[in-house]
Amino acid sequence: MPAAVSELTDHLGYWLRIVSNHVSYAFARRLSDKDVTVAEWAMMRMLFGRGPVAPSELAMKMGLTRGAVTKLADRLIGKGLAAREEGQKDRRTQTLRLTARAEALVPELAAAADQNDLEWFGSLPDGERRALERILKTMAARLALTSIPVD
Amino acid sequence: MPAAVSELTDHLGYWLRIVSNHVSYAFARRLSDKDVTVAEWAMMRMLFGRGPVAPSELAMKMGLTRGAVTKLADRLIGKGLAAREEGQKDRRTQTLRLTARAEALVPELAAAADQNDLEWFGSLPDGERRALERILKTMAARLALTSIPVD
DNA sequence: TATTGTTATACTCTATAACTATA
DNA sequence: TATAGTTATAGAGTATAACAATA
Repeated sequence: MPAAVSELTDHLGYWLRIVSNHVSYAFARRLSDKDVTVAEWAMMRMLFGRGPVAPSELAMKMGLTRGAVTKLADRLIGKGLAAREEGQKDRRTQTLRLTARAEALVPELAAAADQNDLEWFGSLPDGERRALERILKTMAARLALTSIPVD
Repeated sequence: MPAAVSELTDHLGYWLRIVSNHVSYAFARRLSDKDVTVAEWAMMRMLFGRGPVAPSELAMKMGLTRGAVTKLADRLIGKGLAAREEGQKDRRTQTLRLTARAEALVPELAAAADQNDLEWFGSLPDGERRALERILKTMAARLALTSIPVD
């Protein structure tokens, strides 16, 4: 007896994607008030409160290729939110840092992220929210091992 | 006393996005063996085992604009996986259907989706998997109401 | 006028690969 | 040769807006 052809909704991956997309989209709309994208926020938060950081470090920590980091950094620089500087010792290296304006903006963006989380997860019963957090973090830990090395 | 600036990892939305992206990416890699993308799979599954379907119906059910449906359909047609036909009564309407090759392919893609789900969620304890499913479906139901109407 | 679908355009996100400068 | 970063190119995914045909 042949198994039935499974439907989209038969997969947890489907529900995960649907919910994640909506939550991220809602967050993107909040950020767009400040003319910042989700990827830009992520990079800005990585740079916040730190000195100059090498693009290669960002690539590693954000799971992006170096090319992607360059492009994202270009956009931040174009918006006056980041600056590029030459490395001192090794002249191949560059560093990225936030501008003063960006340093002032990050707390607002963080507040937007807090609000978004509250909007989407705030009404979950405490037990469920904790369960969700535990499951996601467990899975994230596992996929950090499995993950295909970028670049 | 000012609240600390929250970090990326302080948000459930962050973990949701990380995990969802990895699961979807892994699925995309499976599908790419068959030269199909995740969005194409979703549309194919919507069309599978059905007669001709109007693009507008697909747009509604998939949460896409009509323009996005046209573009996705164009790609399926280009790959020989779907066909476009004129509507009968109302001559403004078009319909989409799968080709025979696509009908034969969908069960393979469904099996790939099953495998992917098994790989990523199969090792969760039963209770956790059920909890995750329940939480995601509850959230999905809620956002179906909240969701910004497309188009 | 309203509706169905397509087309044109644009932008984000991401990758791969070639290239430059330096080590 | 190897490494850090940039540049060039490409493609998925999605949107908005203008348009054509039809109702």
